Amino acid sequence: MHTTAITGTATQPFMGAALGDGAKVSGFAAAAPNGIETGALGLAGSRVRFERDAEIYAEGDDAACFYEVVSGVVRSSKLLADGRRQIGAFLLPGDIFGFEAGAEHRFAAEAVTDCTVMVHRRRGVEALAARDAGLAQRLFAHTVRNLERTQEHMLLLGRKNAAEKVAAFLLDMAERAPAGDGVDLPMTRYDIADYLGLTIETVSRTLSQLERQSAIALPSTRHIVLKNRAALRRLNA
Amino acid sequence: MHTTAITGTATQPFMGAALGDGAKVSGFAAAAPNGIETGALGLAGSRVRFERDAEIYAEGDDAACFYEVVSGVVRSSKLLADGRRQIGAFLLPGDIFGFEAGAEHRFAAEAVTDCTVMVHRRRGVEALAARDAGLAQRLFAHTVRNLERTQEHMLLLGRKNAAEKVAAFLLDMAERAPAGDGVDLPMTRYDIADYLGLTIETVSRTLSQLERQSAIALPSTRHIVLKNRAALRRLNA
DNA sequence: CGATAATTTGATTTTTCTCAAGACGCGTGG
DNA sequence: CCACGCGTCTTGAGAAAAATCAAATTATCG
Repeated sequence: MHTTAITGTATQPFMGAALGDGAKVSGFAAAAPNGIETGALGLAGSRVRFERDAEIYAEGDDAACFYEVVSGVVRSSKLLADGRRQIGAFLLPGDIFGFEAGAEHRFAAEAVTDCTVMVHRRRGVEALAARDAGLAQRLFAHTVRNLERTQEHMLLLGRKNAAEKVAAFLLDMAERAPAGDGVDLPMTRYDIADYLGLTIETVSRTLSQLERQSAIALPSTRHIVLKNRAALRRLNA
Repeated sequence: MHTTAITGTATQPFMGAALGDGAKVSGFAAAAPNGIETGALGLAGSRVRFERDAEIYAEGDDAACFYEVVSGVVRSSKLLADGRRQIGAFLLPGDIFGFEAGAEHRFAAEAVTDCTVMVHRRRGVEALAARDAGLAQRLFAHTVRNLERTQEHMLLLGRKNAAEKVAAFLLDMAERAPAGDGVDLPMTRYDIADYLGLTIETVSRTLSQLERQSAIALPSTRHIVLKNRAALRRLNA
């Protein structure tokens, strides 16, 4: 990447308190004074904050923990030797990330915006899942959802042109973070380009072209209005 | 696709006998007279044969069964509305495919070569996995391996050029179906192109170019000799 | 307000695709 | 055994898409 301003506290993957009292709560994090609370998995964990561009973990880091986005946006990415980067996913509140089969994180994870994540210790959860079939099922379901998203992303990367990629991206963001017809993009053009397998210039040109075609409006660089979803969906091949 | 010569018996996803006596056997299929036997998952299933290019299941088919390759090669693919195709994976003996979270198969599966697959009924296995933690674990592990492969594939599709894609493909095939330095490709250039997100012409040109650089030899179209793996790995970025 | 980073736009080059033709390989039937 | 036909593969030429290089513009933050 470019900037990687490491934030004060939460630089390391956080080895603090693990599973506390497992008060089951479905839905999102409920605040608790001591930093131990439960999230979307109905699983106790510790809340940690990361500043924009902070590394949550690096590729190859020990995968002792996995995470859940509470607020903000996280990107999961992988680098080639010469610095080319592929962003595998943008993670939004409720998304689980960093749960690995092996001992290491195979992607890096960084904060796209200032964000809060819930940290879960893998060992404890694995033991718990062995007894709690429901938890095991939810973990499995999350992994499968991940797989399905990745497969969809693969189709986009392999077989779509620039306009189709950008349209698919906008529709996906609009669906996942609903706010009427407006989409707030928390990430830079660099991030979008590395997510779509394009350059920033091509992303920018494609957005301008969609604007000229009145499919979208660009009131500001990070805020996009979907003026004609049908047109975008037609591009969505 | 183009040709889809449907074979005599095994055209439909096969609704026959499900789980029989679950004699645990690790390793590959052991022959049994009645067609019920156990495979890599240590799971009973029925052996079914498919001819080259036969459809094992279509995108959107009911996902009542999942499969394991016993012999031959299978491709898993997805189509865009206008016929563009992305091959998500080539499945080799021992690979599990078609295990879905939802009710439907999200990809199609077809036989690349004549092949034998083991069919497992999902319902039965889910019930079994609820009691057999080891089985649940193996299924989970397979899903995760799938995810990891898909993520690797994503990197290739998004950020690699034609030479890098072809080199990565050859090295992967050589590793998964080891036969010294020779690689037998069971699939057409069309299949390779749709796997790598290229056209057949670009695949062909790239192979010729690698041959001119003495990285490989092409004694016949479907047989490739890796003459210089280091060179290929250098391309593997 | 000024500095720096992010974004857009333009000109040009590179890569890959498309269209077209020819070569090869393989199975069938004479 | 050989010729024919058909699908597959290779190669070439030109077109299109996207990347690269470069500059101008806009946003952001102290």
